[in-house]
Amino acid sequence: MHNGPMSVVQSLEPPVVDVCCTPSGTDVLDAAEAQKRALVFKAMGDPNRLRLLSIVRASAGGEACVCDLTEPLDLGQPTVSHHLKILVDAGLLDRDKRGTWAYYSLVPGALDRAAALLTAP
Amino acid sequence: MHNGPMSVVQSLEPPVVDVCCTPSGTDVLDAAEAQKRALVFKAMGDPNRLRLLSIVRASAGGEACVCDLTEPLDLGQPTVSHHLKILVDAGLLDRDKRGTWAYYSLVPGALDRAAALLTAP
DNA sequence: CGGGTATATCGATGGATGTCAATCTTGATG
DNA sequence: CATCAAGATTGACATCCATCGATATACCCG
Repeated sequence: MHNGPMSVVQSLEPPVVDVCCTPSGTDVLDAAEAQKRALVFKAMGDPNRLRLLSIVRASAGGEACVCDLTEPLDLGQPTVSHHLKILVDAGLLDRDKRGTWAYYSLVPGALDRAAALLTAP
Repeated sequence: MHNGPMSVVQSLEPPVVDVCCTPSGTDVLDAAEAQKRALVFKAMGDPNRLRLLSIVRASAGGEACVCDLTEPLDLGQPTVSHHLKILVDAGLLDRDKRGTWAYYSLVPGALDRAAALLTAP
């Protein structure tokens, strides 16, 4: 076991106050919530997926079909479909299949909500 | 090859206007910038690392040492050190070694800058 | 109905990643 | 100096993940 820097043992330049380093459970992320949030950030933790989001956002009408996303990323169509699915599962993209084509668009406010997870606890 | 939904071939309910689905290179993330940003989000794409950030932020004095982070995460000390290194490399945490202990703190503004990457292109 | 096209899904594969046990490094203590 | 503690590093290992080729699924058109 260990007794941390708040202990008097081995006190060179210890915490100024006694309660220095105890997180004192204010609002620490519990494991479940952390898992949920990690899913969103993990979805954005891939360069190609970030570019997908960027292209969709920059597209006229706010939507783009897979055929328009495959070429600029220099990836195979199955790979692009795979990335899109991850972004949809993360709640960042919406999928709308019209006829043969599938149109992807940003979920309104999703990116802002993700950003809010960082600025506000 | 393919010719996309803007082509007249197979036009069932095609894009309303001709230039519908061309991203028309407004401000699409280039590969290099995407890679850089992905690094930050990948660092946040792990539940334990999100909890580390949360605990550090909630700690008195805005800093916490490894010994205070190992227990609440129920992870081995080497694993926690590993995660902390990733967060430092991503520019999210600062490391300050004082004596035997290493104190980690949020890099001021880092989370806000990361959030800004999402709201503003 | 048969051919063609856009997308999704499946299976495989190489590389990245999270975790631990063991060890190394460094600083404090007696 | 010898010892001990905190933390970093290393090596190993299992798992996950990005990617591709092949195939399946809709859907449209003639």
